[in-house]
Amino acid sequence: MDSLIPTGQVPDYLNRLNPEQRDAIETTDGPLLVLAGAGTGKTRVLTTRFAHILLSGRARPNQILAVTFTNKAAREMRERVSALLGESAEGLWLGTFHALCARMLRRHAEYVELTSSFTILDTDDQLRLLKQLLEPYHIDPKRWPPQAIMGVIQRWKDRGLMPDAITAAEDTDFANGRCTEIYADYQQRLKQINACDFGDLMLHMTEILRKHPDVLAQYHRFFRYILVDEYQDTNTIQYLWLRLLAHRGTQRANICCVGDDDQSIYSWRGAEVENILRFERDFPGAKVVRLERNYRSTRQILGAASGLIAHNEERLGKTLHPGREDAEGEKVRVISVQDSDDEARMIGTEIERLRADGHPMSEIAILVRAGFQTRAFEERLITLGLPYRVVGGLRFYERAEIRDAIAYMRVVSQPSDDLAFERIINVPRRGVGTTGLQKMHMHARERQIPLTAAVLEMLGAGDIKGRAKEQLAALMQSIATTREMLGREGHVVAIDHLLEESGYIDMWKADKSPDAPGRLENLKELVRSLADYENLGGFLEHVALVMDAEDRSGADSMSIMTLHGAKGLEFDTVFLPGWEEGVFPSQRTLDEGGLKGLEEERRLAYVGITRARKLAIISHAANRLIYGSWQSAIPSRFVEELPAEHVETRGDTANSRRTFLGRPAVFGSTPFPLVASKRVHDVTPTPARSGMNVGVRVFHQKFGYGTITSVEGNRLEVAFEKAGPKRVIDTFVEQV
DNA sequence: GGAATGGCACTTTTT
DNA sequence: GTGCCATTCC
Repeated sequence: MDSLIPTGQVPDYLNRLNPEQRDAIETTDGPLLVLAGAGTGKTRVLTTRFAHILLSGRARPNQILAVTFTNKAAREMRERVSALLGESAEGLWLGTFHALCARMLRRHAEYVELTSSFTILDTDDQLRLLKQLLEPYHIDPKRWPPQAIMGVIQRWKDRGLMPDAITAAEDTDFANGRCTEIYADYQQRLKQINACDFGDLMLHMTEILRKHPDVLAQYHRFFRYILVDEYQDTNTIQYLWLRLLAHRGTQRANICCVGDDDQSIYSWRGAEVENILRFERDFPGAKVVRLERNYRSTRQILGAASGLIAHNEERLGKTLHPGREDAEGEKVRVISVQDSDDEARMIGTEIERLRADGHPMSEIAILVRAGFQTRAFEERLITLGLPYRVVGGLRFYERAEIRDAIAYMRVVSQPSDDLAFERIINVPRRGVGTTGLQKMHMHARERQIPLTAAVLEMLGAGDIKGRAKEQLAALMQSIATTREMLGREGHVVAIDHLLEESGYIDMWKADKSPDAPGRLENLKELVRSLADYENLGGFLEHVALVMDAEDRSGADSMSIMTLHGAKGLEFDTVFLPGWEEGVFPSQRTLDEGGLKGLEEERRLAYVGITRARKLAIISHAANRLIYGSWQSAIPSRFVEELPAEHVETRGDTANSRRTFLGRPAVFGSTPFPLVASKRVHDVTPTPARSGMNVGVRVFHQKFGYGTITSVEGNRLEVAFEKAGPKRVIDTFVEQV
């Protein structure tokens, strides 16, 4: 393992870095935390560090463990590492937490009573399994939705807690304190069907490393260096897993974690910001490198974002400086509009203008807080004929036909996969209903065999009658034939045969609905993609772990996505609509998460602004159509927190935060506690505008003409001729 | 066993 | 306003 770098020479890839980045890369040994602000070259540091460790002869490719959160990040890192090394980066221990754990767990599955061919369940399967098992509990699904119970279990798994570790105090809120029992049952069922959910991949593997020192020692010998991306997003179990692997007896832990506490936006799914805040205590002697030179955004954007995030208390502290001298840029625009339609219109117009000025559409994004907000913009962009795509909608592997087809494959590959079998047993219709299925379940339980075996036995004994008899026999036959074909003719041919023979393809061919042809097309694509894998097992592993199919719409279109979805991306121009109290920050987060929730929302706002390279346009509307009814809204507190010197305000000045503060909250039941203590008191109630009296005829931009029926300060109730009775703010109507 | 109707609830999302 | 569920009816 000699160094490939000539002595006394600084390799080219290091010369292209700034001093902090270089420090982060050349500090190869010992624990290192790289606090990388938005746009400071985080990925570059990670990938260069990876290459540097190899090229300087410190480790061989398979002695580095590199962990990411998303497949996308893993893919990107793999590509960039192989570009730096000038060779393909195959066979590396580089992947997502879950993919790496799955790979390890397949080797040691027997320690947790699984076989190495265990199935990885998706969210759908998990929920179905839980629902089945919930039946005897007689828990009212309205009061305790299975999803919520699943959530409780998942959070426990995120924290590394097995059923026996759950204390009574921990389990009181949900389902009358029976969640522990349910959790234990659920784990039992998973074992029976030889399956893991995503949480189990981490949980089981950590358990094995903890209980089997020989296994742990083996990985310690193996992994000399550990690299972790997005460390602020790790949950407790991921942290425990990393710590086990990193602490190699008396040797110093060569672990390098890269992250940004200001971009921690996933606490609601178990991420613990504390992990990054605690790093120096967890890994004594740790060095911390701050990357604060931002090469992405203008000085104005950085100023606005920094000013906003400074309102958070719990931070490691870090300030972004512009990395380029020339990057003054335009101030962040804050635009107030009357209502959500105006907002969509305004953004549409701005985008048309940008397009006319020759800006590429792919460099424009609209970033929203929640999925439901995308529709208004889609409609507007369709009207204007502007190309767009909604990122993060239904993904390929989430479509019903794809899941069905995969379920067929799973049954072939794993006869004990009851969940998959259940999904397909009556798709297409084979005359099996709830009662029939129940009988099969009973039989399977009595004989302690999988569902497929139970069906075979019942068919043999003549226990299945009517239409179902022949149809099920045919299904079992196609499955058996497919298994034979796998070895002989390869998995592509075999699966193609299965989908035809089982009647699944015919089902869609017979379907008259307009989306049926598209579904058939998707199925063809799926079968085609099988060829990319060596065998069926490899393919199934891929779909279980890599649920993101790559988006290959190459058209020059703009993006609409959630703020969460935009993390890690950048655009020249970013629109940030819906900055209103209740929407953003989300009322629910405030209700549930209090100050911590608010800080996370603020980080989300920070993530949003820092996505912009050249221009960020924030907007808020006074009236918003939510679930079919109009609600008035006050501008987000984040608007006010933006430092004035980096902001340019446009639009209706009456529609400022000040105008609204005397009024009660419109979202949820809780008033805004933080606002109340700080700011509400110094605002006098807005007096009514003169001339706004009952009986006066007025015009409203959105609702048209109407007559005032009541006046309360600046709030009017108006009977509109077309839109009916509405409550409006007086500044939004004109006397006619 | 399967379609039709009514009620409710409605962030964020990866693996 | 919409979509998902559960119940009901054929």
